[in-house]
Amino acid sequence: SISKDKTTKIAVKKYLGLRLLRQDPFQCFISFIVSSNSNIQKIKSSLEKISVKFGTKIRFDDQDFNIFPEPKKIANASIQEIQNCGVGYRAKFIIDAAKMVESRQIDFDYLRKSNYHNAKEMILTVPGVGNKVADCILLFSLDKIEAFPLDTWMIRILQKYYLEKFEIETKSITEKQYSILHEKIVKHFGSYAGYAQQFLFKMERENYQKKWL
DNA sequence: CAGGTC
DNA sequence: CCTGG
Repeated sequence: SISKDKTTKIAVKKYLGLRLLRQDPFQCFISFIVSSNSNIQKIKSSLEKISVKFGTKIRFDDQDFNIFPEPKKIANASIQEIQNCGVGYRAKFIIDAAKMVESRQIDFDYLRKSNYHNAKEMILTVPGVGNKVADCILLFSLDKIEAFPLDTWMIRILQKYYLEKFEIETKSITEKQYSILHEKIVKHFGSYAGYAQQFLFKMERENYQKKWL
């Protein structure tokens, strides 16, 4: 149902079978706070360090892994300990976010049952979580398929293929522009807009042939 | 500068 | 504004 135009038709046909993950909400929540204004390599390294330092070690298939820590582990950590994981100024955001989960101020079971707008409004109250990070959490762990994360890549893609439809003039967008743009996007792609985001993103990243994960 | 946010 | 590639 997202194949509303030539671009998405091509992308869907090319990557038929592409899926959205349903990640663990807490891990997703912290991971995307870590991701803000950063890059894949650094995000990976930070999350690995957090898991090694605070997570439970397990052995599977003759290999060692570190489970992503429970909220309590991060909530009780010191800023310095989290900062040592390479997250910089995000350390305080990460700890406070974990505390909000601990205190049920952020309740993922409730958010999963809630609609997109209510869930987003609630999750935006967390310091360190803005529009883009919120939409990632909603789309990748809380089944909010109409979420359409707008990062710099998506803005570029929309400017490239949908210039006349969405009329984006700037490289970065303000909070107001974000919500206005999201309305237009849902109007165009429908309530499964998040899938359109995945297909378009996948296609463009592959075109650029950049190292990815 | 990098898959933003305050 | 932290930090690493």
